[in-house]
Amino acid sequence: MSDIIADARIIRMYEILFEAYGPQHWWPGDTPWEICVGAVLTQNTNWENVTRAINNLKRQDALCPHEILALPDSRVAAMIHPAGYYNLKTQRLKNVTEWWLANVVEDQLFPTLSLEDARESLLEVNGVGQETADSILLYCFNLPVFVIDSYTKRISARHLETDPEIKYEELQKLYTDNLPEAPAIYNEFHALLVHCAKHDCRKDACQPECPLCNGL
DNA sequence: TACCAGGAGAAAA
DNA sequence: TTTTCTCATGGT
Repeated sequence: MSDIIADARIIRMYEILFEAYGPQHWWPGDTPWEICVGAVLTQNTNWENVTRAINNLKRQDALCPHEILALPDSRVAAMIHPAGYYNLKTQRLKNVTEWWLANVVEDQLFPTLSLEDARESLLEVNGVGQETADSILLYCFNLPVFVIDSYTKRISARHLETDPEIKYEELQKLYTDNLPEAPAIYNEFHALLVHCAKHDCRKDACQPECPLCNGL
C-alpha cells in the first residue's frame, strides 16, 4: 500500500487540461467559512442552487458560524431550501459548524492540529464524507489534499484505464503519488477535471474536442 | 416525463 | 462487505 504508483500520464493530464481550459479560480467563495458552507450544500446538487442558498444566508446575515447555530432549524432550512435536501443539510451544516468552532481560529486550523488529525475529526462529523472533508481541507485551508469525486473517477477510468469502482483512497494515492505536493496544483487540477467532465468528457462519451482524447 | 447536478448515511441484502 | 434506498430542488 505504501508502494509508489508511478504514472507519468497524471502530470501530463494536468498540463493538457490547464492548457485547454486555463485557470478555473476555485473555490468560489469570499471566505474560508463560506467555502466550507458551500462544500456541505453542494452535496448532490449543482452550484447554481448552492449560490442561491448562500445568497439567502448572506441576505439574512446568517453566513456566520454562531448565527447558524443560534437559528432554529426551520429558519436555516428555509434559507438553504434552493440547495435541496434542506432538512438533511440543515443538520449537516450545524454539525460542521460545531466542528469549525472547535477546530478553527481566525480562518486557520488550530496550529496543534495535524492534517491527519484534522481529516479524521472531519470524517467523524455526521454528514461529512471523504470528498467533503478533503474539499474543506484543500479549499478552506490550502492543505495538500487531493479531492476525488465521481468526475475524477470517470475520467480516470476512461483515460487512465483505472477500475471504475476504484476506492477513494486508492485513486487519491494515484494522483498524489504523481504530482508535486502542492495545494495550488491540487486545487486547479480538481477544478479542471470537473470542467472537463461537464464539457468534454461526458458521462455517455467524450466530445470530439476532448483535450484528453486528443492529447494524452 | 425522466434525468442530472461538485454525496453521505442508514438500512437491507 | 456490498448494494440499495433516502434525502429534494431546479433546469433541461
